[in-house]
Amino acid sequence: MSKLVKQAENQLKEIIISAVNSAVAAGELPDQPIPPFGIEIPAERAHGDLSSNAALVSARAFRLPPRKIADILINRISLDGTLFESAGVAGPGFLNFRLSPAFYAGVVSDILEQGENYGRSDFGKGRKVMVEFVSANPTGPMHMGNARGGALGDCLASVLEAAGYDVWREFYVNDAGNQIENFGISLEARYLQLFKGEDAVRLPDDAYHGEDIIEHARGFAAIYGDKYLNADPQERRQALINYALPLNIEKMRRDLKKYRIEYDCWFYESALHKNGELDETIRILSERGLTYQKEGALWYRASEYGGEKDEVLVRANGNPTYFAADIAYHRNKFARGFDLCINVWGTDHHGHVARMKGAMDAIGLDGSKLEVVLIQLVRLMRGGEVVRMSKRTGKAIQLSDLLDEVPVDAARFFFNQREASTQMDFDLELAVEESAQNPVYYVQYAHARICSIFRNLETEGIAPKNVSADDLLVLTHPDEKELIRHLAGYTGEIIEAAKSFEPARITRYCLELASLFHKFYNSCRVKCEDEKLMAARLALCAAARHTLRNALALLKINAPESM
RNA sequence: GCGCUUGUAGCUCAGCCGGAUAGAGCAUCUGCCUUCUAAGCAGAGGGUCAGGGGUUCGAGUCCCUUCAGGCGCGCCA
Repeated sequence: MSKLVKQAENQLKEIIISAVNSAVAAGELPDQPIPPFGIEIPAERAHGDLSSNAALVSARAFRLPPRKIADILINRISLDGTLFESAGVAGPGFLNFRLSPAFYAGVVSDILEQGENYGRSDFGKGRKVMVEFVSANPTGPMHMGNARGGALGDCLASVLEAAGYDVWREFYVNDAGNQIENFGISLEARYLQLFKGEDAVRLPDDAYHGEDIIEHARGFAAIYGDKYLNADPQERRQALINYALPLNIEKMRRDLKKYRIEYDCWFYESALHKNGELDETIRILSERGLTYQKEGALWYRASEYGGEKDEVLVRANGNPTYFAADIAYHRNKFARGFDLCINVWGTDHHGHVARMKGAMDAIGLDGSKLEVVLIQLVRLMRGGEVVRMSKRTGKAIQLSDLLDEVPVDAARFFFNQREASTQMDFDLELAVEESAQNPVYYVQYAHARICSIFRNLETEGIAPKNVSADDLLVLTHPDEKELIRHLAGYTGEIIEAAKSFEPARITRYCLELASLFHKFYNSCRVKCEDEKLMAARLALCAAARHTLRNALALLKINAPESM
């Protein structure tokens, strides 16, 4: 990691504290402990590289105007042997510091040394984290919400890995319960329609109406013919489900793989029904006195554990609810030893969050180990118009439709550009556009440009040299320094993204990095007369390329060598 | 109705624990290619941070309230 960043911050704290001590000893400040103060990167670069509000926060304790305190401290500050070259007072009393050339040189050689590991840290200390995402209903094709959840969940998982967590990706397959029965009923109706005609068999109101159900019925009929026409309905529906469900799940696997998502585990809800964990979970709740019978159903006192109201666990017809199965599922997750379970859910599930956490507490586990990232809806746009339906099928746009039209790089980038909490528009035209307006290309272009520099110099027989930190002290141009400062912050950015579950920070980081590289490229020629400068700039290019590649790798987006 | 969530430039969005003159990108306008990729760079204009109150040295940020959008409130998942 760019340890130099942390090191610089720690140094700064010590510098300020010893200045305070020195001022107190000299009688310039009252003998009071200084309140906790902050070190931050000023929004305005002109204010310096790092700044501190130490004088502002201590105004009350010292009973002096902040500006006065700052003036006293600045005279007591010693920067000898530190990563800083200058300090000053500005505004209401900020202490502003400038980093020394040694810092910049150190960052670049640090990155070169770490190469593809640059950005990784042990922040997570190897703690086990599960990210459960997409978990689309297997009764039909995946939609735009799954596309966004997939890109976000997968990138979040990558971010957590880079931040030092032991990450597990999981897909929860709801292959049991009501909607599977419904799936069977829908398939059955379509199957019977094939033989009796569409008008002869009524499709139940809550049946799935999609084209895919008809296709499944046809496929089934192609194999079994009319064998199930007069069969026992129960048996017939089961046969249809047994045929169609695996096909749907296989399609999800294929589509997700095309989307560059692969899971450590596809967890089947049906397993919980079969192996008794579901019954056991219900029994635990009952033993804790948290259930009661009402109107033939078994209820759980969810309102005592974070829920808005009590919930049914087992219906009057004897079938357990989705909620009951989900409690059992999460109990199973916790039993597997995860320190943290993150679920990526659609915002329509938000009512489920509090009661799910509460349910963990209710069965004697720790609900705070469950975190839910809620993602808002996606609106597809084409030419400023909202796209509701697929042109081909006339139904809601599917993930596979999207991937037919939009490159995976673009889809993954776009979905990770916005925080989960914002309702986003996905501009189909922009996503496929190969132009400056398209942020994906902007970022990839920066990478290709760097590669091009190396290619060109290579044809002229100039290869990158091994440079020492001292050789890099010539990197003093403002655009070089800005680029390096941003490179230095990469590890911290990943940690922030991991802490707040916001992988969108990484796309923003990439855009900023690309922008700073392009600026550098325009103002500082790499290929130049001064050989030492050229070597240093090549090293900086290499560092920028490593960082950009690593960041794009988190997003699973290609870093092309040429464009 | 109750609960959750969002509201920042024409559009899409950043803004971390409350800090300096509120930032990007797109769009609009003006410049920059006989030298490493112009899919680029430089510059300009554009704001009642939804409205109103409060907390304090200081509020886009915290609290209250109004308005507007989204979602939830099933023996659905």
